[in-house]
Amino acid sequence: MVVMATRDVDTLKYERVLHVLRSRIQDGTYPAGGILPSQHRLVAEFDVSRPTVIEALRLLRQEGLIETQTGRGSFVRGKAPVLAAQSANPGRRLLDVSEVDSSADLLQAGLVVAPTRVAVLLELPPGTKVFLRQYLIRDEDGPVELVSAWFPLELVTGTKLASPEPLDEGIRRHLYGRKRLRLDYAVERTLSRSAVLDEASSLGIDPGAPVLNVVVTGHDAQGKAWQLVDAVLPGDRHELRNVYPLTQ
Amino acid sequence: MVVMATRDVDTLKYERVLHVLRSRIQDGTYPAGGILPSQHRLVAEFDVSRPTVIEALRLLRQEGLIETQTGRGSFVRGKAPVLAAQSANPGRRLLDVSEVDSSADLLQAGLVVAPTRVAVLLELPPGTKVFLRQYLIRDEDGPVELVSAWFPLELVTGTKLASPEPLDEGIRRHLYGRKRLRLDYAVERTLSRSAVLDEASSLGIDPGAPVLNVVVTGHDAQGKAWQLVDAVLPGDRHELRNVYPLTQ
DNA sequence: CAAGAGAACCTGTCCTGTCAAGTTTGGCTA
DNA sequence: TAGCCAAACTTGACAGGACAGGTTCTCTTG
Repeated sequence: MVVMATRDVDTLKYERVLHVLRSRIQDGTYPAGGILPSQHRLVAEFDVSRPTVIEALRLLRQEGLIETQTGRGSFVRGKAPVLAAQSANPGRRLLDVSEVDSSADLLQAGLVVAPTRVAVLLELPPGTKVFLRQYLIRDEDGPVELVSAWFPLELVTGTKLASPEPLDEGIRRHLYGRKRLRLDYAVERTLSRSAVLDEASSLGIDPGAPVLNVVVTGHDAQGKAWQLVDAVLPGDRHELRNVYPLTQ
Repeated sequence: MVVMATRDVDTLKYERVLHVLRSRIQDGTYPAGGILPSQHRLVAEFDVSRPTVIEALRLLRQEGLIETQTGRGSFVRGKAPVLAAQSANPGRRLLDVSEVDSSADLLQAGLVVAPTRVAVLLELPPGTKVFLRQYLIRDEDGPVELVSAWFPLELVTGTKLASPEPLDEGIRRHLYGRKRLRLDYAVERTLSRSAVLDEASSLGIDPGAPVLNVVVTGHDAQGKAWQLVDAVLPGDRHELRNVYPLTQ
């Protein structure tokens, strides 16, 4: 019966409610452990329908900012967990390294015979040649991470992967743009092992020192692995940290 | 006294739709890459309203089983990633160890002076005594994981934590039942280091061998840490694995 | 024959309502 | 005073509809 107001993408109603509520949680208007106004009150305040309020609350819940109990209300949780999905999967970042924004030195970019572990994970016959891009990431204290990205040869033709220059966009984006390759899921393996010689010299640690090794493979919808990224971190100086809400 | 009208989960309409669609995806009725019937058709088939269908599809999307594009439809994704939340946080399991269901031997349960790292993470003065429960988890090949759970003393009084017998329920559940303590979020740290002597002898590895160390702290809504669980895994024989969907 | 207009689908957003079920509170009763 | 109970809250699950805007296919037109 009523003509809607202009509905811009930026002015989605549940987005507006979500944004205001999130701000109030973060600035302490609704303190940790405190209760939010009831859905009914929020409907009145924002002049939207209850489903819209419910949608905003659902998203806050998904972000881990609130917790709601039937018959009681929604309560502010203790800590704002930063984008759980992001930090929970350190390897996602690896699959998408854009080499420009971090202080990374390209160590090598070229063809090599695949080491056994790489061949196995990429499902290639032993001894197959693959393309390797390897770089070293530093922070103010020196080298902190040795990253190796491995690709099957068929993926390299027609892309800039073989170029010795840094890519100006993320690897995944580049592959989609050039080859219409769309990665569907990732498998991430975390293990502890001793540094081999060249790792030790690159990272400036003792050979044999314990390192944290994160190995991520990117797969298409059919399950084929197209990309393998291997990150080596000095074990005693760096740790992976992850904060997430505990739901009952 | 009250008649519990058991509105079990199976009678919820969106649960029914969800379950049927999930089955069809898993048995290949809707193959990977294929398209699902439109919301309109699902409304007709299941005789529910569109919001109900939308809710089921939202959950499938959240599980990583489908992906939907505006104006086109919902498509089946490549691989069913098993409960990403669970596998992404190996430490969540640790906070909730129920010592009965796994083959775990209780090594010790008693008061000890907190090691520096433990005192720091539990925000206690150095030298404070804390309670330690330590056990060893085995599989068919022998010991695979050395787990230490540390608690501030104030938490132990009035609970069964001090008892040398295995708990018959999860630790978190036990703490909530006895002390109304409700953990709100967890911080998980993963690092690689060398095994110390007693770890090595418990796990049957060489002293100094690389081990994977997962340290999880459980915090209440105010940010106070109440529980610290430390798992040590032999680095060369075990890896943490995690599968998750790659959303664009 | 190629390009463009439009119809027919599709999902996303948002509305007004309805009923069920859990929680809290205050007043009444034994 | 202690305990029960009903009213008044709360959230949860649905229905059925409306419109906006993206995508695809077909049919008409230059």
